[in-house]
Amino acid sequence: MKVVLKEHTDDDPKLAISGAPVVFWAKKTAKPRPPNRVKPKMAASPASAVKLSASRGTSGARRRRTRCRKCEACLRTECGECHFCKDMKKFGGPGRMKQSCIMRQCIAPVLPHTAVCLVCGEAGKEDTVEDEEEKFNLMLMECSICNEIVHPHCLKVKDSNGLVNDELPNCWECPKCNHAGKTGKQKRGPGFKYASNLPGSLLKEPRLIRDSKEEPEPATVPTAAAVPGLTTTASAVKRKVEQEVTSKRSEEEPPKKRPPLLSLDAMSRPRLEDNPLRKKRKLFETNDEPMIVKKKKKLCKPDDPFSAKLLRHITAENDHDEENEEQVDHEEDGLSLDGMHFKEKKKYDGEVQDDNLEQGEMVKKRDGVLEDKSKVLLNPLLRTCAATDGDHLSLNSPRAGPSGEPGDAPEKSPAQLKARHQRRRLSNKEAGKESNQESVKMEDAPSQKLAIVKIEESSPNYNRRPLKNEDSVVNQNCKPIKTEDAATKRALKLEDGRANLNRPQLKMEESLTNQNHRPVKPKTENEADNQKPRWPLNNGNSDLGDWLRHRGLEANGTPRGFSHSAGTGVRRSRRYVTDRYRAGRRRNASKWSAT
DNA sequence: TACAACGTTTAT
DNA sequence: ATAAACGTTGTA
Ligand SMILES: [Zn+2]
Ligand SMILES: [Zn+2]
Ligand SMILES: [Zn+2]
Ligand SMILES: [Zn+2]
Repeated sequence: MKVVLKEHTDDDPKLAISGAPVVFWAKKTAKPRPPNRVKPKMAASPASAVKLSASRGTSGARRRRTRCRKCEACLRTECGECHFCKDMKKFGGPGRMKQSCIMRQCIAPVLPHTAVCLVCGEAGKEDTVEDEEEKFNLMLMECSICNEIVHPHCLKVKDSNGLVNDELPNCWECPKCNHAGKTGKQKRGPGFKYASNLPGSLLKEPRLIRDSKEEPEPATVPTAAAVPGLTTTASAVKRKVEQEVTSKRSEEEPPKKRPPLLSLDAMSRPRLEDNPLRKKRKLFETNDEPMIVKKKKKLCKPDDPFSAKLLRHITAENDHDEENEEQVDHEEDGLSLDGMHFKEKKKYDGEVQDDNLEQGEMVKKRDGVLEDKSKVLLNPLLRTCAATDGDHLSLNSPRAGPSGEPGDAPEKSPAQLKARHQRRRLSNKEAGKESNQESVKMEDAPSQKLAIVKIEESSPNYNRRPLKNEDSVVNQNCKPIKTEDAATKRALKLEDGRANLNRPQLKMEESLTNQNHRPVKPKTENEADNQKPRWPLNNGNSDLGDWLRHRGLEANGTPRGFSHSAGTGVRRSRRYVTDRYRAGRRRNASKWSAT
């Protein structure tokens, strides 16, 4: 009703059949209210400059990710009820927030079609080959730390190991950064802020469905965070958490990772997408009658089990977390970083670019700390997952650039761009189809992921133009540099970076970091155990299905909630499954700075 | 060009 | 810390 009224606020009463308006808007006629935020107009120059530098600062151009269009969330329609939907003009809102529906937060955001390799300037070419390994080497991988997007095989040092992040398609810690020990930046990783399945989600806890009367789960959760039902709890809960955290903190220290958590894998992935997530405040209105109905039917079954399971896991985890923490480092497989797989690159010889890549070695020498890891890394091909803890592995990643960085580059000719597009990624429609197929197939056989591979498109690979570095990163502050320089620069950056760590950056970076970052996730461990390959290699877009699958619960879209918490992430993460996702960038940040 | 929406920036 | 706002990017 509200919407209707709003829509007709400006109707001319004279046009009414009766000749007279029946309803009146409370005295104020609709007025477009002034922007809440006043804009400093003058700022243009300084502000902008700052922004630019900040955002892109170090690494290359950051690219924001976009929705995969294949996951459950992407396939859903807007709920019209969440906070963001309500903001949309189509639902009668002002349209100021410009965020996607909470129920539609993509769980596997992909690199934009326009993304290209920093080294060769070409897009991902995984579609041109069959072999997994090859696919991996030809697909674009975005480093969660330095944000660079490259073809693994375009890296100079071929032998180095990158750490593949299972949580996000085409995301890894490049060899350079991996070896370096992530010193530097740790920014927010890629991924969407509100995607419940991702670590840094800003979503608050999920509202459990308590509709049915029983509501099995809520009660049980001891951990404060989880308990949702009431909004009020928050403070209390929070406190609790913190305490724990602190206590924990003392113990831990170096990084280590956490023990294997639960295995989500098995979870039959309940797909309940319906899970309404809700934020504390109100992503959704308080009432959800409608949803409830739905849920009941479908969810009933799954739900209970699911929830219960989840809870159990959580609990369990808590328990061991504490104890296990220390051990973690070496895990059976060797790595234990959550969500990450080490991938070894084979050696190639090309020596294309510059330098970026070789640092790994140097780094090793340098960081003593890393040793453990490095050893592990050395093992060739371990794809196991690693459990990362927040510390290191957490993903941070590249940020996409939101608003700010313009400076980039000159663009490519439109034609080129276009070409690129065509060749790469499927259109939505196609994607949709694909997804369906995949989903069907995949359902059961996890192992096959590869086989399934999706449709291949003909990929004419063309080369895209060697772009310049759009990145610009380079450009901006610096002066005009050429690619080469850029490369060099980058390399330097890295090195220095490590030393310094943060670059001179601006505050922004850090701040940013906090917000979104996500630590890698947890679950993987079990999975790792169970399976093996996961999707290390081909994560490309196409394999979303697998990817999702392997992610377990979250994948389906069920958004999980997180309490967000903040700060302390890491520790917290150990405790709750959900939490772990969000490890803290913050922590890292502080760490970094300290260093 | 229009529209969706990401990720940072501001305001509270 | 959390939520609102917004510039800019990505897609069609
Ligand atoms: Zn919605
Ligand atoms: Zn998606
Ligand atoms: Zn390349
Ligand atoms: Zn990197």
